[in-house]
Amino acid sequence: MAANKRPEASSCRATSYDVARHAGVSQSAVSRCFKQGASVAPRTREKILVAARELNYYPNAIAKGLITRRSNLVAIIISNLTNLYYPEVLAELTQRLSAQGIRVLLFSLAAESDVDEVLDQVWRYRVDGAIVAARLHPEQLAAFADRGVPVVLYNRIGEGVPVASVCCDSVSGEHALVEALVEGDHHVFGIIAGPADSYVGEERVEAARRRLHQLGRDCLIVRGNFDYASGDAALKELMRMTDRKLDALICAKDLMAIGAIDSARINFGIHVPADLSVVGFDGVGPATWLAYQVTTIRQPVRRMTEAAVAMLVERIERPDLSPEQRLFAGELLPGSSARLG
Amino acid sequence: MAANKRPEASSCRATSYDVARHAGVSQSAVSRCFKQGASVAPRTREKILVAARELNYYPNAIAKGLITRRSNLVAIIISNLTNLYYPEVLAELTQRLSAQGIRVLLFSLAAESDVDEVLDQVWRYRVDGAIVAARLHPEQLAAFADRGVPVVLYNRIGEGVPVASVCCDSVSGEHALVEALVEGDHHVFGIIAGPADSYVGEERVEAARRRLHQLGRDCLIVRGNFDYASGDAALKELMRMTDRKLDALICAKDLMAIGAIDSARINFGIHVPADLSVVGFDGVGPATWLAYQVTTIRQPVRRMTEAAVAMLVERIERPDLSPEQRLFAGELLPGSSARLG
DNA sequence: GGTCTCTTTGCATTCGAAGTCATTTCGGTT
DNA sequence: AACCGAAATGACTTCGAATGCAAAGAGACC
Repeated sequence: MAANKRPEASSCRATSYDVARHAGVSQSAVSRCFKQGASVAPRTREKILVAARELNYYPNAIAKGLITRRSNLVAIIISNLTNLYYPEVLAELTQRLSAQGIRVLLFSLAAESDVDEVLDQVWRYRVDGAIVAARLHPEQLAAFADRGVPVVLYNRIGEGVPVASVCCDSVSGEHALVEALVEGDHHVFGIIAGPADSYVGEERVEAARRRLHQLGRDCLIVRGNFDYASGDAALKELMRMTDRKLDALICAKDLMAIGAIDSARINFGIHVPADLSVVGFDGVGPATWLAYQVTTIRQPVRRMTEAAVAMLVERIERPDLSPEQRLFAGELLPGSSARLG
Repeated sequence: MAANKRPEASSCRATSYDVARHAGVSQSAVSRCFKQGASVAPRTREKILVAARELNYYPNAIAKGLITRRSNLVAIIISNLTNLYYPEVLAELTQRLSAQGIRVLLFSLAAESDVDEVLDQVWRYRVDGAIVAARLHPEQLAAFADRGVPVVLYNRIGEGVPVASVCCDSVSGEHALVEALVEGDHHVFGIIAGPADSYVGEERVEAARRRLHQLGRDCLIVRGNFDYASGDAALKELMRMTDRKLDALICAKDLMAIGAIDSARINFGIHVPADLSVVGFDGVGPATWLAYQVTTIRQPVRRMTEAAVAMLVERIERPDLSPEQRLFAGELLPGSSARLG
C-alpha cells in the first residue's frame, strides 16, 4: 500500500487511511464516522475520533466532492463589488450559506464582458448552484439549466428565460415615492437614471416615469452610473436643463441621491428639502447619516438574502423545482431630504 | 467500462473519457490537450478540441485538484465585510487572484469567535493559501504553518509569530496627521479609538497618542467601534468631557470621522474645520464627498492588494520562503476637515 | 444452544483527471 | 532499406473519501 511508505503521517495532511491504521479499523469506518447518520458503534467512533485528533485529520472535501458529485460550493457572481450596497448583501449571503454547510466561491467581474470567462471556471469547479447579481444573457442562463446547475438571480430577473429570482419591487417602491412627492406639491421633476445596461436601474426609472405621467407630471431624465460623482454631475446637468427650476429629484440609487444633495447644497446653495426634494432607492448605510437622511425605499436585505439562499438550497436538493420569482416590497423611509405630502 | 453504459454523455457533465471516445483517442490525450506545454500533435489537439466543444466538456477542477494536490483555491478570510473599506479590497484581491488563475473561497465572520469553525473548512478544502484580514491567535497562525498553507495577513501582523503580511503604516500616517494638526495650532486633542480588540485601531491610536505626547500635547481618548454611529456617540462624549473646548479630533477610521463631523455640525452647531479640526484614516470613498472632504491618510489599496497577492503566489510556489512584512506608507489627503499648519 | 434479526464492519470499487512509463509513429539520415 | 532520435500516444495507476455488498458480530427470543 502506498500509505505504508509514509512516515506515519506528519501532522499535516493525514488521510482517512492514516486515521484508520492508527485506530486499527478500516478506511470505511473512518469515512462513516465523519458522515452523520451512518452506523458506527460508539466505541469505534470514539477510537476513530481520538486517532483523527492525534493525526490532525480533516476530511478532504475535494475527494469527497469527487465521489459524491457534490462540491458543496456555491458560486456568487457579482458585477461591481464596489457598489456600496453589495457588501451587506454579500456578507449576509456568505453567512447564511455557511450556516447551511455550503462554501462560497466568489467571482467579481471587472467588466460585464468577463462573464463568459467566469462561467468557464464555474463549470470547472462543479458548483452545486449559483447566486448571481450580474447581467446574464439568455444563453448564459440556458447554460446553467443545461448543466443542471440551479441559479437564483438577485435583484434581476431572467429576461425572456424563466429563472428563480429574488427582487425588491422597484415598481411599487417608485410609485410610493412618486405619489408622496406629487402630494408634496412638486412640479418640476428630474430623474437620475443609472447606466442603460443596468436592469434594476431601467426598471426603477421606467416605473417612476410612468407613474409621474399618470399623475400628469413630466420629467427630465439624465443618466448617471450609480456612484456619488455621477449624482453630482447629473444634478449640474439638470440645473442647466431646467434653468434651476427643478424642485423634485428622483434618483435610481441612494448614492446618486447623496451626490446630488451635496451638489445642490454646496455647488448651488440650494436647500434640501426646502427648495429641492431628493429621493433615492436602496436604503444603504450613508442614506441614514445625519447630513442626508435620504427619503428612500429600503430593501429588506435580510429577508431577501434569506429567500435567495433558501430557494437555492431547495433547488439543489430538488433540481426539478420550477422557477419562481419572489418580489419583496421595500419600505418607505421618510427621511428628511424631501417634502412629502 | 462504466463510461460505456452512459448514453454518450448528454450535454451536461461530460468527462475526459467521453471526449476521448468521441474523438477516438485515449483519455490521456484529452488530459494532455488541456494541459499546456504537453506534447500533443496539432491534428490530434484539433480533433479533441472539437469533440470537447461538441460535448460541452469542461475539465473537472475537483478531480484535477485531487490528483495534483493543488486546489487552485485561496481562502479570503475577512472579519467584518460590512466595513466600508473592505469591499474595495475584496474586489481587488478577487480580481488579481483571478488573473493568476486562482479561485477565491470567501469566508466572512459574523463574530471573531467563528474563526475556528472557518478554519476547519479551510483545512477541508485544501486551499493553496489564504489571505486573512481578521484577528488570528498565534496557535491559529501556527496551524497554517503546520499544514504548509501559506498565509498573508492584510493590515495586521502576526503578533508573536512571524507571518507574511502587508500593512499600511499606521505610525507614519498618524505622525503626519498629528504633526500637521499641531502645526495648525490646535490645543485640545481628542482621539476616537476603535474597539480594544482591533489591531489596527490600537496601533493607530497609540501612534497618535505617542506623537502628541512627544510634542507636548495631551489628549482624551474615547472608544468607538469604527462605524458612523459610534463617531457621533464618541463626539458627544468628548464634548461632555472637554466642556466643548475640543479643537482637534483624531479618528481611527474615516467613518468615525464622518460621524463626528456630522454630529459636531448638526448636534452642536460647531463649524468644521473653523472651530474643530477632524482627521480620519483610510481614504474610503465617502471621505472625499463634497460635504466632508476628510483630511485623512489614504491607504494605497492597489499596491497593497497587488503585494498581498504577489506574496501569496510566491509562497504557494515556494513554501519555504521566509515571512516578510511589507509596510506601505499612506498618502496624506489634505481635505478640508482640518486646519493644518 | 440454536435461530433469527439488526447492527457493525471491511473489502472492493468508484468518482475524473494527471502523470509515469512503455510503446508506437514519424521524420530525417546515411 | 535500415536505423536513429524525438515526438506522440495509450495502458495503467494514482489521489482520498464514499458506498454497495457481503460477512461478521451482537443481542433477542424460543
